[in-house]
Amino acid sequence: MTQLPDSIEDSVISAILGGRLRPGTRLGEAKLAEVYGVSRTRVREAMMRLETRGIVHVSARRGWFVVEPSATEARAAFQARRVIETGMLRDLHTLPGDAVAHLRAHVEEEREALHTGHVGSRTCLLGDFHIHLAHAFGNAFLTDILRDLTARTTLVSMLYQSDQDAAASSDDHAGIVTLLADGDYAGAARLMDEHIRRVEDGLDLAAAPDPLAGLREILSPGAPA
Amino acid sequence: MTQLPDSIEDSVISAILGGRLRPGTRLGEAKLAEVYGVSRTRVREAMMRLETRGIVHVSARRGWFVVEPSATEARAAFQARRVIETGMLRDLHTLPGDAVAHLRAHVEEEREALHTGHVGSRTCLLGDFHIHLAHAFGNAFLTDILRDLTARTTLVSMLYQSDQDAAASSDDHAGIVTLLADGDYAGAARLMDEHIRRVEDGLDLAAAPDPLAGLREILSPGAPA
DNA sequence: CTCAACAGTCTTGTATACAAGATTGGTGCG
DNA sequence: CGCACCAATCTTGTATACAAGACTGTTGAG
Repeated sequence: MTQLPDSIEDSVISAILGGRLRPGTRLGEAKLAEVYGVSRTRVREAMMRLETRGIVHVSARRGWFVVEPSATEARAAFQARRVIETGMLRDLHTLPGDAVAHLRAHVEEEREALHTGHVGSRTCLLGDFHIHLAHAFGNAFLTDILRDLTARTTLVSMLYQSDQDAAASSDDHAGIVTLLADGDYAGAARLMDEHIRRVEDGLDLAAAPDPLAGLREILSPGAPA
Repeated sequence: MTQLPDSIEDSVISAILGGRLRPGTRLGEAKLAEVYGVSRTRVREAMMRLETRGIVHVSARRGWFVVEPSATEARAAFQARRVIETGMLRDLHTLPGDAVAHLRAHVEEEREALHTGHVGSRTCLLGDFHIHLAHAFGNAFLTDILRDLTARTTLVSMLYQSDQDAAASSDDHAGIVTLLADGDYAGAARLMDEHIRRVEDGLDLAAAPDPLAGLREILSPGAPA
């Protein structure tokens, strides 16, 4: 496999997970090519791959944009995650020996990020928990699928979630890990279902995506004239 | 969205679902470009999209090949389908009014294909059932995911399934539709679990992918010298 | 006869050139 | 003053050219 296009993809995705790239942001081929020091060809490859994964989309002869999930898509993305993650836990019968320890350590990281308050790494870690869980389950396909779905739900949260209750999410994660440690996989599945539903219900899907987000930032008080 | 690359993608996928394209088949860019009457650029786009969907892979400077799932990947692909499809049915509480009728009609088509005996359309229809079911569930993301996973499991079957018991599969499908009609979604989920497990267990994962499949055909008795 | 080295051919990898459409800013008419 | 029209600019869409590596078949030595 080529090396650099993958790196562009990962770079974009981690920027989304970290909240540095918002829905609707334009990704110009020329600009990206300069940033990564490659030609447009490679950038286009990466963009088309990301498009297939549902992370960006192209508007003909206008450019590439980070997707802005509609209310319908937002619901569907969370539902998909719920179906897959609970299905995974329900199918679970054994877990690798070190999995619980890893997950516990991860939750501990979340806790720290909550206190230090860095919103980017916090969001990123909260999403990563689910990916790590999928990894522990041991199915590479499901892990990849959930990675992309998590990126999507992160974008959804940026659009529709006014105040992300990160502490509650982290508590849910901790509870899930505890149940897993006890071998209560059905219980973990139930809690996961509640957990994702809770996040989903916290969304304000009536809030239309704000096409002026970029402008607003620039015009906010304190910005240079 | 562009029009032709999608058509190349769909064309390749439907060829796989119909058994006309076997695992390991080489897809040369120049040849495909000629077939579709476009330049290599468009072909490469389509191939890269299919690669991110896990349908083909590229071997550096040798060409594009239809993926040949390993035994591990074969198991994982079926497990992923099982997790998602049972998760979907368990999450189900209502179904669109015409869904059951559509599914029933589809199963009827399967039956007919079983009798006429055209192996290509039969395989295609058996896979399509699951995609139609996902469509009835109404989640576009899950539908797309299952479409790709079904393509993968079709490839798995070509590699590891000596004799596909199509009749039994179709009976399972009919049973699932009956349970859905009764509103017994939990029962449908259980039967789906058994169904996919049955197909999975029917695989001979010890049978290593045969790199000589193409040769063998040519050298089989009766072939011209 | 066997095997290693090599030249030729073929295929993908990457960049670049040019075409086509979209957007923007300006200009002139009503 | 407002609005429609138009030219200039910018961005992606597509094709093509060339570079780099892999494979094949041949040739020659041992």
